[in-house]
Amino acid sequence: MVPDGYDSMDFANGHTAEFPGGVDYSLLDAPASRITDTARGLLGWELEANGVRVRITEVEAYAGVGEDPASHTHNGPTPRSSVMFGPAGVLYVYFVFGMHWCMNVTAGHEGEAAAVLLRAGRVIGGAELARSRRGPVADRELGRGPARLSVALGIDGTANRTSLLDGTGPARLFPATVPVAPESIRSGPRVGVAAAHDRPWRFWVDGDPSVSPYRRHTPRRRAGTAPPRTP
DNA sequence: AATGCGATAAACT
DNA sequence: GTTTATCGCATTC
Repeated sequence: MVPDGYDSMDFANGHTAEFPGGVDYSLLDAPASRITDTARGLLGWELEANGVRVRITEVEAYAGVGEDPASHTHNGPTPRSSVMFGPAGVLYVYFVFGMHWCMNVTAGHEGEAAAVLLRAGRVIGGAELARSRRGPVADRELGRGPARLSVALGIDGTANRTSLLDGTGPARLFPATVPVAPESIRSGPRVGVAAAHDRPWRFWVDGDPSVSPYRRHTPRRRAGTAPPRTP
């Protein structure tokens, strides 16, 4: 593990000074306009939280105001999404569908809206702990999907807005120890997203069993609408 | 293997 | 009032 007690870093301003253990986190600090490079580059990075360590195998990019309709920041900052406008390397954890938590890594310079959704990871440490949280599932299923990944890592809303870099929060992010071969990276439309379906902002490691299956966005009938007709 | 559906709560308009 | 960056189970091919 990495020791605690690092000084603050001028990270959000683009200065890569005094990173924990001399680690280079400049990938996260790239401009928001290069969010897809940051997302792609995060494949293979390792994330450790609450006794479980994973290798990131699937991510999605979200960024911008008025340019990415699928981003929580599309209409400007809100109480929930303002963290995406802050410094890079912070957890953005949000609650969806009344039951699931999803984890994002903030990116870009302070004042820019950018984050990378962590969609899947292969458990490389603490598998028994992950299993105790996920129930009796195959190992490849432990972190297969964003909500499952959060459960495996023991992350929920209490981890929102904590640092992933300096050890002050429950989760820490580390560059890849085994780099992902660039030719094994694939991209495609984001999962479950209605807007910008033509934008290939999902990236994954081809062939890794922990990558989640693609699911198209499914429109849902509005409450109060007439029930389906019976032929 | 692929598709469909409902659970269930909060953010946002 | 509407939407939702999901999952697990059921149904159908």
